Amino acid sequence: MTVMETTGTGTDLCAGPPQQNRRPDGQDRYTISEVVALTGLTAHTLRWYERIGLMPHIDRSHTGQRRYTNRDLDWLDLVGKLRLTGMPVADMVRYAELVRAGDHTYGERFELLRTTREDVLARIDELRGTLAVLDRKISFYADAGRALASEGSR
Amino acid sequence: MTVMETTGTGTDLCAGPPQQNRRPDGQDRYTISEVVALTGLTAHTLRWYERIGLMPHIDRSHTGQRRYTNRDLDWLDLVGKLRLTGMPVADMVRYAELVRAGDHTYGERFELLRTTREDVLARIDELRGTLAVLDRKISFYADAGRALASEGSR
DNA sequence: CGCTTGCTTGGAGCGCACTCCAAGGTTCTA
DNA sequence: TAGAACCTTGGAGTGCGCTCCAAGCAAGCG
Repeated sequence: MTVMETTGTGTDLCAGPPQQNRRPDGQDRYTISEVVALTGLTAHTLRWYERIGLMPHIDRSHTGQRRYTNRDLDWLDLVGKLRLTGMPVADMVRYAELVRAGDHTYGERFELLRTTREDVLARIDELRGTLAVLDRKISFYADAGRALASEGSR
Repeated sequence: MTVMETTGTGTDLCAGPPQQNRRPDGQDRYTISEVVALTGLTAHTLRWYERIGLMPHIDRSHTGQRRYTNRDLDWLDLVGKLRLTGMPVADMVRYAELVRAGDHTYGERFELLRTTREDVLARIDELRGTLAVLDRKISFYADAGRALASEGSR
């Protein structure tokens, strides 16, 4: 038995919310500029992601141009989320390698995600701390502003 | 009238929680390595902060060595917090310039902090979004792990 | 056909935030 | 008073994550 995900061959997608602006599977051969429009990444970045192994090798047209699939877009969505967590690109490449390596890396992927989750929680806490400091200073300046204003109106 | 903060001359500190490991005001002349120990920054970074205008000009011993004050440490604490928010160094320098420029920049400082606060809130929300994705994937892998384990024990 | 627009590649360049270096002066401890 | 440990400076170097360039092929259109 192999644990099933979406359609089987070595991705790692456990179906998030369905994405907008996509073509149905079967007609999903997007040019790089379409992917730029859908993801907000630049074409440079998309090619770079492929070069460094963060993307699987993308399918090509008969003339060698990239044709991205819905599956590729799903992967890019995940990469986008991981990037938002602040995960270094090198770690995402590591994760991509694990996905390519097959089912026996599930444990390692799990660990990597769990660690990332912990990091995110810690970061949120850190930000809450800074928020407290900001609020203290902001209310100081608000008071100072009022004091100066009332002085101005005297 | 001048709106009072701690002791008057052009800082911007509205007294957070009192800091540990400090000497009382009056004997507060810390060497750079003491500040390294207190802040976790490197000496390189402290000198660099000064060069780029993120610190006021630090007081010197009669031979030209830096002697930091409690006030300087307070400022470094704030800088540390702002850095945690992800604020670019250039923006912090701008804030430092406003502080040096005097009381008439209160409004601008207020705005800068308010914007930063909004950014932090947005970032926290963003992180919560990634947390949802991570949790979904993590539970997927947990299930997959259990499935493989039960298969292995059969 | 000519023109525009889009795509390809390897490799160089950039902005940020440090990080380190060399060469020399200072301060502390035994 | 010797030696270790620490401090000074301007400038160069580093690692990350892109970002851009040049030169050339390809596709669509009047």
